[in-house]
Amino acid sequence: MAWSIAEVARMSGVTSRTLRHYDEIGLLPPASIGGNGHRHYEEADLLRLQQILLMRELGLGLREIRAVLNSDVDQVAALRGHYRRLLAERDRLQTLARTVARTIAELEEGRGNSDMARINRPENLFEGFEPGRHEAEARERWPEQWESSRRATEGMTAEEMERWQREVTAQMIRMAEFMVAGTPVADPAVQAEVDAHYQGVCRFWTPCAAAYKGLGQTYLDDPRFRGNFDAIAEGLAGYQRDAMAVYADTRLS
Amino acid sequence: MAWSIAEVARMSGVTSRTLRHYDEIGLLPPASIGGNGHRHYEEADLLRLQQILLMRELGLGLREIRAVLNSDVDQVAALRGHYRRLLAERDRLQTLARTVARTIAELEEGRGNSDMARINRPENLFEGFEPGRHEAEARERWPEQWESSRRATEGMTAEEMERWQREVTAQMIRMAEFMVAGTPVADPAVQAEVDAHYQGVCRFWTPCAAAYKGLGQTYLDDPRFRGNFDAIAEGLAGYQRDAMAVYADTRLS
DNA sequence: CTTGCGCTTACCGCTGCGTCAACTTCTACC
DNA sequence: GGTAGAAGTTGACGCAGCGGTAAGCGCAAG
Repeated sequence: MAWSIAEVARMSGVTSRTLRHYDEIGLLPPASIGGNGHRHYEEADLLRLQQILLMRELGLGLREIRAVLNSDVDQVAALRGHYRRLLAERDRLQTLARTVARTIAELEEGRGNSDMARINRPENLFEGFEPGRHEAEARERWPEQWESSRRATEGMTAEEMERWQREVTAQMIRMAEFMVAGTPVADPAVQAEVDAHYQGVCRFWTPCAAAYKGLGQTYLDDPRFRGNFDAIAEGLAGYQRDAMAVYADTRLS
Repeated sequence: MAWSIAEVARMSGVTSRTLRHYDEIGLLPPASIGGNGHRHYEEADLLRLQQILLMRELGLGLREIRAVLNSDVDQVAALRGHYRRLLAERDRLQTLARTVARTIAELEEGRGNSDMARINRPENLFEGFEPGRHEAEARERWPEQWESSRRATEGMTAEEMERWQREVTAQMIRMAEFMVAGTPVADPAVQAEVDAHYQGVCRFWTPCAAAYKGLGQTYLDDPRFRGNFDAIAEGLAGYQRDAMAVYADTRLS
């Protein structure tokens, strides 16, 4: 069974122009070309096209897609990867939707206390954006930590991940409250908060004193982390680092 | 409180280059520009940026976004629209994920009966793709029908929409079964199916006999509709049109 | 005084197609 | 056999949405 270019276009929903383009760049060459120059596609091509559309859906470039499809990686494993990423993307949209819902609620019932609003507004505003920044970059920069933390989060369901996310955010907000209240970082209450943070980190990795101080410094230096902290309240990254340094000196050495 | 371009970039996750671009095209002019030419953003700009990112997420072009933001439509209503579309998009990804899961299962446990596969395989292969083709084009081509049907679907939740979608697909598959069985379109069973279709259409719009026949013809002529039908089974669009014509002649006049 | 940082404008480049234009080929009907 | 129409072909140009780089300005620190 061979299909013409227009038939494939109708079935798949892409235009014939797109199919020609995919042929042109060697992404989806037709099974055969008739003596009149017409392209003929077979069932295997449809499968390949499905793969292409899938990966395109995930935001991959056509060159990447071609590379993946031409390399003989395990197709099923690749599909599993797609599957996970689709679910992750779905959850991201869920988060985004909630962000929007919150914004709607705020706009509707008139602004309440702008004090509380001031402290975590930016975080709320952009929650759910920035798809996989952390993911892609972190994987490149710290391959092994990434691996181990991936193994740890692997077993998590979407709800668990979400709960964990909220927990982290709540922790950061509590720290911000200490900071704006002027509490010194060595204060026992602050140190208790840092202890909770340390325990949280230990779910993925157990740093020594120096490593934990290094992590704190990373919060300040790495724009991604720092952005998260400063989005809650200005200067929070520095405050957190200082608190972590005290904790490391007094409790981890 | 004024933020520099880099601070806004960190908070929102877009690059400063993008922010400059948005200024350039008049999409997001900064609140003020210092004597040294530096851009300064205020909180209102952050809100606007959130809106922009939201609509960008939904696939709107920057010009459209600018038009919407500059027209003084009810912001809350617009946000509600975003919210609904986000949920719809989320559900689409869910469908896509299921498609992938099915493909994985098929690849794993060897192919089963290719008979059943033949009738709805293409549908399975591409289920969940083609995001808003119907939406964008239909809006342009039949503005008023679009409006009335929009009003009808407005009240639907995401679950209702999905149920409805499945219902329609199931109907098409039943028609396909009649067709491959060789049942004539005038057969009472087929006409009963068409009656169900007509009732369904009436939820949005009540066509007269001629209009209903016209709709059937559209199913054949319009590549978008036809693609959907032929994806279920080859020739289904024509079969459906003929059945609808008989129905219109016998029951609507 | 120069070094560096953060910012500016200006312009070229890239991806993934849409959109003609001009031409061929095949089929159908008179 | 002629001819219209549908469906295919190969260029070529265009467009959005930025990324990237170059070249330059202003200001604080060493």
